[in-house]
Amino acid sequence: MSKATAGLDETQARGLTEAWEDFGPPSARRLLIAAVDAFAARGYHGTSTRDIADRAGLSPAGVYVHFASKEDLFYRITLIGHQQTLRNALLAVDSAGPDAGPAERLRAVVEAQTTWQARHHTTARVVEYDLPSLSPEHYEEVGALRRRIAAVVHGILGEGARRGEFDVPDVDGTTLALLSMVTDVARWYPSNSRQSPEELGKLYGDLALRMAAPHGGAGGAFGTAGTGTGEGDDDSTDGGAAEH
Amino acid sequence: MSKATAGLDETQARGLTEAWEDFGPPSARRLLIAAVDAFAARGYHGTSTRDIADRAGLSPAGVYVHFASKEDLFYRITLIGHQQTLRNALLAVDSAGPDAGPAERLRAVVEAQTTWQARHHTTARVVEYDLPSLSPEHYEEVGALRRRIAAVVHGILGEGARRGEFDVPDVDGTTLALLSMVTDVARWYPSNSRQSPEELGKLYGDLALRMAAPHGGAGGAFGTAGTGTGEGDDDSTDGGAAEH
DNA sequence: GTCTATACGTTGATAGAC
DNA sequence: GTCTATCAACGTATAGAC
Repeated sequence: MSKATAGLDETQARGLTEAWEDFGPPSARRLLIAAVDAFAARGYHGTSTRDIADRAGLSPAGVYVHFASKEDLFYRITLIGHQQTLRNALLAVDSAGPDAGPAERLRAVVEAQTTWQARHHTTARVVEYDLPSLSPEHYEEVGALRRRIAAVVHGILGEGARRGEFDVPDVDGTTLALLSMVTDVARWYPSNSRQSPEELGKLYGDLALRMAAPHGGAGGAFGTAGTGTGEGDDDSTDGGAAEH
Repeated sequence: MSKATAGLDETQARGLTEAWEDFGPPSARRLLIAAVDAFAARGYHGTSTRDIADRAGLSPAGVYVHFASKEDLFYRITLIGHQQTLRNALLAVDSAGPDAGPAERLRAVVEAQTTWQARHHTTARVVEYDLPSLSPEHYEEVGALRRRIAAVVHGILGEGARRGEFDVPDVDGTTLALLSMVTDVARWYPSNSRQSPEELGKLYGDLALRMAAPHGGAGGAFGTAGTGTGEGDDDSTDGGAAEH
């Protein structure tokens, strides 16, 4: 067990290392892993470059051999993290097969993204919750990746609605709600759940379909009170996929 | 417009001050509002006591007349914020009436909590996302309030399931998903939505009912398509994960 | 590439005048 | 209750030896 992962149990250490295994020289990689772990625990501003260097087994100055600044280190983490997440989403859609309809594709994406957030919850926490600490330029660059991820879900909901296979009166709003549900896993997992990432993924995939599927509707199964669903208003569907 | 709210547009300033209008002496209240605004923008560790004092129109030392420490200031914000959120949830359940069934109550709570998160998104962001910066004792105290909030939703889902009015195979998991959806509003609102807090609340209340209501079922029109891009590794955790 | 040493601004917090 | 002045610790980052 390296210094960078001291204090973590073996399974955890292996996973964190594997998530970043393609990254550069050993010392740089150790710094990156140490930084992910520290940022996840205390946030960007709550973590000092000394913390990171210590965890990686280097002196404070060692950081600057491999990264131009603390922000640069953070930026690389967020960029790679988002690229991996986007790839995960696109692979999930592909895995549903060329003939898959919106329902299968929605389930596939939500399940895969949820599983990802749970399995890589440490990385995901850094990547999801500290973005305003990036420089404006880097923030915008990462934002573009986030819009592409949102567009995957938005596109599936929109197509399902157009085809009449979904009942989604507000595609923009439902996209946001769905992404929120998935994103937020990184904030709490695994403290409130004993489910595996895969089990959680299945549950969330199921919930996503319920949110999009045709259902009882206004005055349906819940007749006793004003629980109608379609409020009559709605949105124009289109537009850009929401940023998330 | 006071110094504490300078630079905010009117709606934001109103939502921000509304939540804290009952708080003590004017200077203390100005400090609190200034702190909420600063913490929301840059996080607890990213905000200095000088930032806060400046925004409140006081010298750096002025903070310590009213609060024992930076952590104390943050603690009071999170405590009051959580108390208000819990009250909001309980009032929503009451407002559904004594004869309301699980469906009406679920809709009422989710709608009210979503509207609250959107209207008070600045306060909510501080209160939801920086909790690990609290001292262990204060973290536990706030955690107890969070568990009570979660219990409201959990209780409604459980009762609906027992009565057969809901189809919720995993009450714990669905509670988490529902709370995630609502909580996460504070992270992105209003940047990705032009909907009012009330409109967003209606949408989310509707989505919550869809998640809980009886539906086509696993063998129905939307067959299960197991997917996912599981790799098999895990990720570490070391910081205290947020309670939910 | 890594170290030791250090520059030098910022931080949370306190002392004491008014 | 608010200020000015101040402190010791810590922050990011650099210089230069090896």
